[in-house]
Amino acid sequence: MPELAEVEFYRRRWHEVAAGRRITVVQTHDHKKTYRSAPAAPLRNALTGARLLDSATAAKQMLFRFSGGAWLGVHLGMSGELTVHPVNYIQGKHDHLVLRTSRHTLVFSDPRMFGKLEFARGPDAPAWWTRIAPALLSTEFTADTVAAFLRRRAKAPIKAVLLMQERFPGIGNWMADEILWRAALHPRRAAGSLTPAETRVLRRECRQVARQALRAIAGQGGPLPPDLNVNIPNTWLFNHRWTDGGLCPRTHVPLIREEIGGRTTCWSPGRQRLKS
DNA sequence: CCAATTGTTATTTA
DNA sequence: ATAAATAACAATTG
Repeated sequence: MPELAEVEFYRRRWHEVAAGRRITVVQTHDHKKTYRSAPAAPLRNALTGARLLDSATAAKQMLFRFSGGAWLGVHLGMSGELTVHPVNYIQGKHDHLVLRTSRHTLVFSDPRMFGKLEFARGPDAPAWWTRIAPALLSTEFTADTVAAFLRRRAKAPIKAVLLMQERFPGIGNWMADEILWRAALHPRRAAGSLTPAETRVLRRECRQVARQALRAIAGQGGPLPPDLNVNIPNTWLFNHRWTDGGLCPRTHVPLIREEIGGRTTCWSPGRQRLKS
């Protein structure tokens, strides 16, 4: 489920109730898959009694900083979620990490276990965090770097290229489709076939979708929305892409769904043509 | 039983 | 050697 804006929504959900608070109890389900890069025991020891000081998101990753130089990384994978419950919450089957404060229970759940937890100690943020590619909304996400990347991936369909985190951090399946739809680019277009003008439009829509999604989904600049997706306008492709018989909100032509680059892809034949 | 799922990575193919 | 395609991971739902 989670892409850049959903990840920010979940981070805020934990942060708003727990920032500045002490973790009194830590519970884990020590599943190898979830804890594949960080054993659960040291994580439990370090977080018990620690205070949540700060948190941040980058791409699809979250980093929570605790007192005592403890860093907790979360990647939600396909089905991960961060939730907040009352103090009497009982750990469920798919709850891999449960953090209790005097007022709330924070839960990381992930039935499919494509997600993972990271843990590090030290004065500085861990290396995996600082290695994440520059954000879509940063000044380093330039037209030139995008154009150079498309040249290197010239033969791959543009849809597959947008999913590459090394250049498009935080973009997932729905964001990629939304961006291509707005840019009026067919998802099967070879990345190397885009004209300079099309490349500039693509970059602009990457930033626009990131900005608008953060505002609509994570409530950036305002209160946290009660749920994901409640504020997404029907003018976006998003609200039509999974409904059978869905229509393009701009051309009112039936949308198409096909597998491209290994993922189900939705586009509007009214707007997005293969040959331009 | 079959197919589907908003992600990533290892392996195979070209 | 590099890039692109494919399989695999696990659980649940329709």
